[in-house]
Amino acid sequence: MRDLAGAVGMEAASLYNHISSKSELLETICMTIADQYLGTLAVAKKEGQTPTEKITTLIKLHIRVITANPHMVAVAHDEWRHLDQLPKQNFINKRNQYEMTLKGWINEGKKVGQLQNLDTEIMLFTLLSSLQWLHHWFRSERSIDKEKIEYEMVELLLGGLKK
Amino acid sequence: MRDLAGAVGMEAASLYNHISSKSELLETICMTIADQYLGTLAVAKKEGQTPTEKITTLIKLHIRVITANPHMVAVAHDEWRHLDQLPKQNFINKRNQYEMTLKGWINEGKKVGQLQNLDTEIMLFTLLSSLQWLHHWFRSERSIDKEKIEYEMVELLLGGLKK
DNA sequence: CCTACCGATCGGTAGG
DNA sequence: CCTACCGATCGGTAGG
Repeated sequence: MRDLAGAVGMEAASLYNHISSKSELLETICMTIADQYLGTLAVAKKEGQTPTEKITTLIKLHIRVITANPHMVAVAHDEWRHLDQLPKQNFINKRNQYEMTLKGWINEGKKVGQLQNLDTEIMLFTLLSSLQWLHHWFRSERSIDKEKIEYEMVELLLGGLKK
Repeated sequence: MRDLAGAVGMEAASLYNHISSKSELLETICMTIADQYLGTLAVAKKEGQTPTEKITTLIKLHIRVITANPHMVAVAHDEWRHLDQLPKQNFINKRNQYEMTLKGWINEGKKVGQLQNLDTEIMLFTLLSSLQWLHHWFRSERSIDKEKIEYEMVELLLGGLKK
């Protein structure tokens, strides 16, 4: 809290005129990000027709959440474990909802023969994990073409490293 | 340190008859893991002929490091930022060496037409990032076929989600 | 928004 | 390996 206060040019004690606790700050950040991710789920479901289309849209929107708020995403990703019991359970529930929905799409894709017939959980976690370097990358203000990243990540995740 | 002491059934003060400091503990863990990863680089270089073969071997060995020491890998991954200045620089240097070598193999693979012609850094970080869910997964003692995971991850990373 | 301050906790030491 | 304890730091409050 002393660091945060210093960064905005006041004493730690003065912060408490603006927020009620340190945990409230963390909660706000984590829930904001969780809700943004859940929002992308609804859009991808609405816009995509086939499983592959839905997953493609979701990847692009997921990347957009990260590039739009790399610092908040980094905090949510690294610190959600320190949430108080109730908000932590809340966060985990939202994450589960996200994962379960995506898992359903992957299973659909396998069934209709669009996706490889591999273990669904391996596919799910590999996909989600592979996006996690982006928030580190974007925190350090790079001049990167965001559309290029979206395009190439989809290419890579759907098509693989191999030509 | 009180928690660690409790876990091994002694008082915090007594720990200091076995180790010299908390930071020393972290340093040992991070350096052990960093060196294991560097070791896989040497093996993959020796055994693989083409870029694709080297990368395939590296992925399998990388997974083996994680499944063999999921707890240490998790600590190294989550806490290396809290290393003291010198060991931290040391750790970063080893990581850079790993990344630079792998980057070279990816560029080779693109040149000989084995790999997709996408941005090398995107390929590098996506590949490495995609392996990072495994240490969370393996910390909770699952009965998973490790060879199946190695096989399917290679399939997925080289070939993509799409059939 | 600041000064002054509190109780809890942390890594670690002294001395046995 | 334990008891007793220290100085630093942390989240936060009282009172203005």
